Amino acid sequence: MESNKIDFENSIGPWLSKTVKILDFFVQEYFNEAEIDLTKEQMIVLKKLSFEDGLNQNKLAFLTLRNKSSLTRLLSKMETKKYIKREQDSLDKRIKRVFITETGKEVFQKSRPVVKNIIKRIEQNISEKEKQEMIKLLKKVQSNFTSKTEPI
Amino acid sequence: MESNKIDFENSIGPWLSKTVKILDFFVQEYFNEAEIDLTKEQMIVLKKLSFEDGLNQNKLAFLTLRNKSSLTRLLSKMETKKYIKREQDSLDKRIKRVFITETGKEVFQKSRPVVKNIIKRIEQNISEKEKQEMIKLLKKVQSNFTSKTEPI
DNA sequence: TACTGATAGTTGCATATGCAACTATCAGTA
DNA sequence: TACTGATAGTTGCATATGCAACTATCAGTA
Repeated sequence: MESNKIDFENSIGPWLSKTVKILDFFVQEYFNEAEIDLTKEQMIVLKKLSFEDGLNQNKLAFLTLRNKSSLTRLLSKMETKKYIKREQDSLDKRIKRVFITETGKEVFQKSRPVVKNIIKRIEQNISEKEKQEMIKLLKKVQSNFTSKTEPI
Repeated sequence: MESNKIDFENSIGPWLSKTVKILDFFVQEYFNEAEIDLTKEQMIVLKKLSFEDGLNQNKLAFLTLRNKSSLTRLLSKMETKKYIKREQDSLDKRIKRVFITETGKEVFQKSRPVVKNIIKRIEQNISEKEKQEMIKLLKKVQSNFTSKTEPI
């Protein structure tokens, strides 16, 4: 009967993992080809800052689903590359506010069309209806683990 | 008109990324709680070896979607933990065959019910039909990048 | 004002990853 | 047999990640 066996081929988890792994690989490949000196992770940070500049690190870590220690080190590298700068908050000296620099804005803008191409390729043979269905289901999966369901 | 803006909230990519990130987090949490001394990556290696023992590293790297250098180091750690052992092929001395040990089998067996619980939680409020639809769509996404579409 | 618990960010340690350059070995050919 | 290109695995370097322990600061209270 084998009722206790896990049917991996018919479980969503491994399919999701593999799909994202493939996507991650191609994002990096597209960036390298376009000579965009960004990792996917750094791009996401710039994306959040473009949406709302001057976020503190805690908030930024939360928004990008990162441990605050990971974010600290990610930001250090981005600061070295002059993509962001950090400023101590004048009212609460514990807080550091993170700002995107002009250089950061430039590289982010440069990455936009590339990201757009990737998205196009991802959704190449997927209809609008299927896309909405997919997002609906991903939200469902997320809601099984956390109450917050948002894209990254 | 803003026709050049990317509608991230309606793109599959970021939703996929975030979902997998959440899943990865919970897999590790479930493993820790059950005192299973495995990372998700190590578990996947054991899974592949359980299915087919004695694979060479190249093949194993391919199956687990890893660079062969990453696999080398992953295996080194697993060898230290006595989960696997490596043996030089007698015919082709370049090849190392990877075998799961008894300890490896034990920890893998111990992880099965935990993985099963995670899968249950993932698919909690998802119907069989939706599950199949999801997998179908994930295959489509994968096929936009690679001809091989399999779960990991 | 002095203490106490909470909060923001950093650092040490461990794991994981890919690229490029490397070593060892093989397989086919001059 | 000697060379040549291909293949399997390793190592150096760089990036990214989380946990736990840490420092600095804050906010509220005795």
